[in-house]
Amino acid sequence: MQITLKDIARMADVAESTVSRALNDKPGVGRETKLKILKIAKENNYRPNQLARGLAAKKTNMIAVILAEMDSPGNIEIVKSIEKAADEKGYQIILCNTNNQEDKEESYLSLLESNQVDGAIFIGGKLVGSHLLRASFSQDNRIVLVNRLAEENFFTSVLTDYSQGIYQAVEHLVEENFKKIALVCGSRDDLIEEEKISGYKNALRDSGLDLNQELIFSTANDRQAGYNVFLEIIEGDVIPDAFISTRELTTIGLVEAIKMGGYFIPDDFAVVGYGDNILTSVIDPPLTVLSEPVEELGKSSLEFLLKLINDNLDSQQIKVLTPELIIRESSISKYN
Amino acid sequence: MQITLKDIARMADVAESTVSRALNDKPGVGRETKLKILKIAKENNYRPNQLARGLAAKKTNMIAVILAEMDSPGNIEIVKSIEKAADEKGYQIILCNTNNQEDKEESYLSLLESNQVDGAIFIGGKLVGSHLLRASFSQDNRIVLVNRLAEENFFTSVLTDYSQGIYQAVEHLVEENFKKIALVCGSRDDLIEEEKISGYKNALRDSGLDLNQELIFSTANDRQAGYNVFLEIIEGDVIPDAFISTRELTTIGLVEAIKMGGYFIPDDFAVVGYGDNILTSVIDPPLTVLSEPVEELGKSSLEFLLKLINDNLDSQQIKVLTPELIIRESSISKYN
DNA sequence: GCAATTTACGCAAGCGCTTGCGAAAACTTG
DNA sequence: CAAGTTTTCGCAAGCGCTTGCGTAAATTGC
Repeated sequence: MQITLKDIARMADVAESTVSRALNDKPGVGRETKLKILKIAKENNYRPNQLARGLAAKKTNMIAVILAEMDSPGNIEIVKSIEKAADEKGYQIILCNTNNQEDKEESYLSLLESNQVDGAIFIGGKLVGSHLLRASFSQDNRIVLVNRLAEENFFTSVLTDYSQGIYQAVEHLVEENFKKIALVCGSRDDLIEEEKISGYKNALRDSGLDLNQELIFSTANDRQAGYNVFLEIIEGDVIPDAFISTRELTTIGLVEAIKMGGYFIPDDFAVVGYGDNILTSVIDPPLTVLSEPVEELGKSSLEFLLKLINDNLDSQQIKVLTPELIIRESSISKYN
Repeated sequence: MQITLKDIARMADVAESTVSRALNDKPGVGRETKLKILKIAKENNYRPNQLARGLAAKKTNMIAVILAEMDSPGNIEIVKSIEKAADEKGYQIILCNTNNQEDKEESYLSLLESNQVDGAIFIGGKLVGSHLLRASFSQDNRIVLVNRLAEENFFTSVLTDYSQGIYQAVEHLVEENFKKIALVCGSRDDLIEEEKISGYKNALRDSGLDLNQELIFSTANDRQAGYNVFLEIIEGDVIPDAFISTRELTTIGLVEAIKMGGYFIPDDFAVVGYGDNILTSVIDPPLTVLSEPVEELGKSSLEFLLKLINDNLDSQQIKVLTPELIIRESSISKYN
């Protein structure tokens, strides 16, 4: 049997309440007694039952990080950053992977609703809406969204400015003399994808290039999808000379397909990928990428969340971070 | 305020105990009443407080998965497999990343000790021993180790047979006519690394090759370490013609260093890497790898754990799985 | 050295749930 | 239809902790 508060109290010959206060560093317990209690607790390797503690105090010091996809190196970096920040503040994170399944998202949300965690951070994923919304008003929305646009400005969010990022990418490609720039993004019912498209359109306009709807593609974020989209593209009516591929895994597949087709990067097709990670840097040729401020995304999201939790803020806040364009071989025109 | 069991009981005009039994599908509640209770609970979107439930029932249906490194794609795959299996059994996992820090490992162990989780699976990482051991006898060791060798056969474990894997790799390289095969592994105070070395030695012996201690290298598992080890190697006395690199990230760095040095794979150096994942397949040239049975590792570890938890088994079990050699360009001799 | 403060501690209720046990109600059976 | 059996349900204790409140002890001030 586990050793409990009561046991410690008996050993120290004080009341349970005193032990509790001593252990939690709360006022109202004398220096002597406190030391004695701490000593006994340590000697007996006492571990408070966090369930009981959470139940009584209505606070668990755990937060849920709900991840749409674990395969994405960028997301993993965000998680690591959150974890680091949480650790410093005395919070533990519990990581939940939804694999882009909406029902799992809902089921993980019940961690919040059933008080197992003090708050939740959602990383990526589509906005499904209904259940999130519901949760948000049933609870006092201790929820932060990372890289996910909500329909209403309902949730505190930390966002990467994809629009701005894509804009930069187009600009860069135009400077390198590419003229037919294709955009490969995710599902169009995802608001964040519309953001990308809007940046793309703006940049084309400002560069005096024509917009061709046929050069905008939507795919899933996996390797095969990236591969397939290229096959589709080269059989299409209008062949691009450059790609902006905005999702990590898709980009990998796309590059493979290009090479497999006997084409060269950047000679035949320039490529701008997404995410400054080991994948995009290892692939041949090294990819020019839009680099997400992963560290900052994680840190800020945690800070926001703690503010929501502790200060009981109910006003929502939004922070927008700009990605950085990291230029490598894959987008440098040979004929420049 | 959250709606509670008591509320439901009042609304249904029955006792709390009846509601509890109805909700948990336990016998002793009439069909009529049960239906009524379920209906009311659903209508009110009732969510049991899992803390209270865990406290009372001494069971949380959550298990901790404690991960030594999140950067490793292989580990991520194992986690996903565990998660899938857990989901089917009605368990939720909470993922804890230690970043190879022993103290974090200990702190996460307290999730177990403080009853927040019903069991824990450790993936990878060194055996530190002391605290794990301590935990194991304080609790009735509801712990499963994946790819981690314990000093005593104390814990239920699921292991990849590295020795056997490396043996295969050497054999393959020998067939391809490589004669000076270097082994790049992790820290030698890790028992599992000794396993690798033992497989390496056996294979050399059986192939009639001389063992040269200078061809065994230990490094951290990151890209830079892999890079550095190659620099070190080519300045050494004895230059290998092939590498078996047993850790994912190290392998990437090693390959980069080889290419950066102006050498060719496999012409100048053959490479056998570790882990059949996107990284090793995307790199140029595609790497021959030892492929871990990630799916199976995850699945079995969960099964073992549930057996420990539910059947209260105290006997430890060990399952050993053999990695598969996937042959790609990086180890095919041109002169064969 | 005695009243007024302050500090240290214990009491007990309560967090939301589970579960053993006993009583009432609903069924059997001959 | 009475006695026995089974089913349905409520009572109450308890899981291990926190916390408001009240009182006793220690401290201060003059």
